[in-house]
Amino acid sequence: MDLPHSQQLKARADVMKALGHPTRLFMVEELAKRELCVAELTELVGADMSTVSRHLSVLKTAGVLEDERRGNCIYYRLLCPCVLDFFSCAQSVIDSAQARRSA
Amino acid sequence: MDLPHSQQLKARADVMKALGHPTRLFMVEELAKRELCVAELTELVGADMSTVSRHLSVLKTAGVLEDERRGNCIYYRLLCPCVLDFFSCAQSVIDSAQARRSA
DNA sequence: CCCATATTTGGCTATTTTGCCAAATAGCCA
DNA sequence: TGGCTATTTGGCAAAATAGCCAAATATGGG
Repeated sequence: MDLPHSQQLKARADVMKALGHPTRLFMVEELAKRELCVAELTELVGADMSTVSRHLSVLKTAGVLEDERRGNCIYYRLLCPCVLDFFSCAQSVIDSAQARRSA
Repeated sequence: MDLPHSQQLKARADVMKALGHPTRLFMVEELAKRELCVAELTELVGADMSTVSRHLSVLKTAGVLEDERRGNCIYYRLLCPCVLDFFSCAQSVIDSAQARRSA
């Protein structure tokens, strides 16, 4: 299975995959409003801090977030706000599937 | 870990997740150009037909594709062209990550 | 330098995903 | 009906993912 442009396809798929988890989606939504440190995100998400840290790492590796240490904390920031457009599109996919099911 | 709006978050994450695989991304790109049947996609992808069929099922369940039987074949079609916007955004995520790494 | 705080990483288990083969299914046509 | 073609599904093994705890790391302040 050697797809054409497989390098680029994989990189793009990794971005999508990084967003393909409820917790990570939630974190991105929150980070779209304002930057947050790991402790703040942990509080919002309600999971173990190590789990949150790993999710952040996935998003950062995919290129969606960047981090910056300030004082004792590490703040995460959304890099490409265009990912927010994913949300409305994903919602329209869901809505039209719903409509089709009821039809 | 009981996220706010978790129902909706999960549905959206499932759409992203469906796109979060190189083969599925490739199939969606091809289906954006024209509808294709399973055999044609299998030829393009170069994997087992059963594998392609399962990928198609993931995309259909997520609401990204719909299928229609015509004659002996089943044709798949892209439902929400807005998912194509994902690609350019994902690419810009990759590009800016690349730029940052070189900086 | 030592301590406290914030974050990441190692290690583990449970769950999910992937991909193939083989078998089952579905619709078409003689 | 019976066979043919296209597609899906069952079943399995390998790989990837998720989440927790505990331990390691890093930084800032006394």
